[in-house]
Amino acid sequence: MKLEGKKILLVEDDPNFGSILKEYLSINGYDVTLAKNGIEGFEKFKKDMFDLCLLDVMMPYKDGFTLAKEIREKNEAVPLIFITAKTLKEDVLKGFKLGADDYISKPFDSEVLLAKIKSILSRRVVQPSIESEEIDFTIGAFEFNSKLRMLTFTDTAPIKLSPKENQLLRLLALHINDLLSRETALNKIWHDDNYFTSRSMDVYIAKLRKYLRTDPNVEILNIHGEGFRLVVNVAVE
Amino acid sequence: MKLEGKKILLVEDDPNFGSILKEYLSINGYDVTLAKNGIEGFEKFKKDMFDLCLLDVMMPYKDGFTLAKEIREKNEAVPLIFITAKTLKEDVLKGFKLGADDYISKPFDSEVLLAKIKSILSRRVVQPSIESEEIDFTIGAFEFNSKLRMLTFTDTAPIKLSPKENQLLRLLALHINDLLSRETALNKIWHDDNYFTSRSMDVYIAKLRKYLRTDPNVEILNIHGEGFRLVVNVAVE
DNA sequence: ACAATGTTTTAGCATTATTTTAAATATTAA
DNA sequence: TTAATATTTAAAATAATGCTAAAACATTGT
Repeated sequence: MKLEGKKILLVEDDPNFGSILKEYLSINGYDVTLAKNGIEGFEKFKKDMFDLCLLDVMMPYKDGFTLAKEIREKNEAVPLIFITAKTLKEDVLKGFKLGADDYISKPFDSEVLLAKIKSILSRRVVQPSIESEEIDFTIGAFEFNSKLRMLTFTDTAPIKLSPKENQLLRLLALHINDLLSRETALNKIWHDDNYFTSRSMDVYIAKLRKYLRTDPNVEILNIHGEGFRLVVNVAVE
Repeated sequence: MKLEGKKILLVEDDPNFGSILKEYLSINGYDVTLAKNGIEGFEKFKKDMFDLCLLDVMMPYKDGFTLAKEIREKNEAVPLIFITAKTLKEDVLKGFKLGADDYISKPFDSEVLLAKIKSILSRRVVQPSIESEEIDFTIGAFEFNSKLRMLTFTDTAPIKLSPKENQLLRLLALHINDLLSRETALNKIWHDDNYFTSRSMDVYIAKLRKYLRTDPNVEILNIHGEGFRLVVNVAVE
């Protein structure tokens, strides 16, 4: 499991502390969303999927425990770490009762927090996200395994695909016969949509076309100004 | 999941503290085995299966970290909690690097410890011991016994594998023909994922490849940017 | 404690894979 | 026709891996 790019929801009312912690976690490769109180925290939690939540206990309007309870109602698996100002035994126990994975007391050492997060995330049983379900595709006479990044044509040595080739073919395959808009592809694969990434994508389309030429019934069509379409022609007699 | 009846290995050199803690945990439904030093702790660990280990860090003869390392060699999954007299940041980080799940500082509140144990045990519900069961593997013309750390090629003197070589080959074998992601391997074996551990892993891959060269049908393939794949080619005539 | 031995990490260079950029050419829409 | 968009190939820039050897560290037996 990749720890980098894991999404963390950080709910912390102290703006200074919150933003510095967010910055620190970001530098260490996490994708951090900061909410400045429990209400905002829950809103953000509902809108997105997070791999871990870091909740300050003492917050106005809605404290960390109340928020945790709401989060647990929506998701009973997401790891929770509480940040407590003082280590009050009752608070700690209350936290664990709400399904906390850990707690950390202010002031705390940032490296220790990082180690805890890592420990918790690396031990978690991987829950495959919706999109990563689809691994195997049949494209005309090809078998495409996006996990192993292999494209196999009957009786031929499989073609090894590069990460980008793989992602692009996978997106095309997910939209088979349908339009895959340039914009979608660029945002999903390149995380940016500009002239250069667009040119780069064209290069990959060319590469994929080359691979797919082996089966004349498979082709990647362009829809001018819109995007591409992976089509499989069915033989008609 | 029922937490009661779970087996805990408690390694603590202070006899008074050890027995009172054992008593306390027993009252709370755990099946506790007490060892009074690291050496005895490891003996008991080898003889039995435990659901969790509570290790005092400061012990004569063999300290908690050394013991943890030995335990990790035998079992990469069992949860470890360190008991430290003083919370020294270096100690805490060292513990996490050895794959600790948590640490608790003396003096600590017994209820809090109980809550931590509960949290850890319940969070790894679906961590069945499938992985820790598999000992013998057939890899092409090789027989690999991961318990004895021996790799045997028919009629040849067995190769003795070092602990790391063994762990890596074992992980590869568990994912045979499938991807073993770098990430997974680094987290399971090195408990850390950075440039250096990654290079170290490459060195081990090279070593394993050397051993496995004897059978040309066995190879370790790289999937650039993802990880490795142990494949056994089936003869096709 | 010491030497002998075994293990793991680090360093460094060679090689290979991947991605981006550039440039020349072709196609399409209006 | 013309401006925008697409197609391709090749080269340049980046990055990951392969491997060896040496250094650092750990273990074992005496």
